Amino acid sequence: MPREQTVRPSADGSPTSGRKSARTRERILAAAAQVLSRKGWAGTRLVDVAEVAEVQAPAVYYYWPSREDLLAEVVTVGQQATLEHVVASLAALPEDASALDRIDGAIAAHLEVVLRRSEFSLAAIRNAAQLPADIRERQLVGQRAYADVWRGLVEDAVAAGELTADVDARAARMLVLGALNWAPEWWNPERGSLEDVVATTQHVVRRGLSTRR
Amino acid sequence: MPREQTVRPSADGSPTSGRKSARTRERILAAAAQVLSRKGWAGTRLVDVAEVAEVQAPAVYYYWPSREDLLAEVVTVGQQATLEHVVASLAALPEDASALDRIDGAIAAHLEVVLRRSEFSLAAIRNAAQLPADIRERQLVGQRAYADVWRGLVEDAVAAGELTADVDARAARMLVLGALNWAPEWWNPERGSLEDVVATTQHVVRRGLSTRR
DNA sequence: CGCATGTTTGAATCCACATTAGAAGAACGG
DNA sequence: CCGTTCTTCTAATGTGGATTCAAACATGCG
Repeated sequence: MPREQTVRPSADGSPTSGRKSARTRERILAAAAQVLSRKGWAGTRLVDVAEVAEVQAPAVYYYWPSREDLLAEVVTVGQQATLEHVVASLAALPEDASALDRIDGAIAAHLEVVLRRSEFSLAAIRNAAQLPADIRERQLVGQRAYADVWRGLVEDAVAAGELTADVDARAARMLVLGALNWAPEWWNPERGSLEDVVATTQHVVRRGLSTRR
Repeated sequence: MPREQTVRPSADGSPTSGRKSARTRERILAAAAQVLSRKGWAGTRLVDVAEVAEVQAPAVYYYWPSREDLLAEVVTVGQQATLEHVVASLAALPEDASALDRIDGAIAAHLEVVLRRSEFSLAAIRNAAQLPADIRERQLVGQRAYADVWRGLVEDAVAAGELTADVDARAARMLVLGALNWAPEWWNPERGSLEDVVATTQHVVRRGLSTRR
């Protein structure tokens, strides 16, 4: 078993920091995220993960007790990555940002994480519906936490009168999140810059939800 | 092997029409759609499908040469169901419907098919990214055909000046489709009527894309 | 009724994985 | 350098699940 040791959370998360063992672990985890996001929960074979991680399949068991634990961690990390990046981005906004500006910020952050930063997040999103019951339950907790962030954003905007109150807030929120979560299915870095997608999305959402033109 | 016979396409698709053998086939196919939409491509076991269809697993092989063929058919049917329902709904609109009205119609039709009418369509949507390469290729053809319908809708609306030309049409289109395709992940008949979701979606999209208020 | 063809099944086969076990390789402190 | 501990591998093991097969069951037609 890997020695329990305080691994400095390596701000960049790059697989070149920390001791070798920790790096292998990261490599496997990242490989699992990649495969999971493409092949789905049941379709993710340890052999494939291992191949991507440049390791033999049994190496996985040095770090995780089972395949399921590995995949579950991918999902957890994916959820946290999204939540944390969005929250951090919001925190970085100027104090006087309007409620709509904050929504713009959240849109940008969500798209960044899902499209560029993290296959983990993509793996978590795409597989939510396919998780085994017990894992799904834990997943729902994280999902609710994230939903709360957005609920707050929307409520604030409504309260500030910046956002139309004449549509069901939950539905509107989910429509937006749907548009965001679906982006990985069609966006391709070759066809257009991430910045453009972000701008378009902000534009459309703003018009779709805001009170003024 | 099942006798090749002209099966009247049973307008309603209910499993109570046609000869018994054909009904069994339908039952298995529908069961496969249900399981596929929940468990993903690799997670769909014939035993589960068979159980839902109230049949033993080997019965599948009387109708399809392999599990893969069965699942592939589910995807094809799902795509066609969506395309056909949307096209039919558009055709049913009054001649003088505006371009934006037609988009409203397409939104309603797409949501209906995905949320109520067909687990097939849901199975096709959720698994697109997980299909084995060869099947995925065929799938892309159908997907393109459907995308063309929407491209047409959007182009018409832009041409008619009813839709803002200041955003990337492709991105806008995909954002909308994303919002629609994501609906099954959160919509629950208990929490609100389908009609409400449709109305909200139409409202938000209209505002998000149209030129006038 | 009774055969012929269509349909479904239970039991057997077979293979692709996850997982285990034990040995071989690194790294590292003395 | 040398032993000890950490890390990874190769070679089994075991199981789940797709597929095959031949027998049982239905159905319809003479």
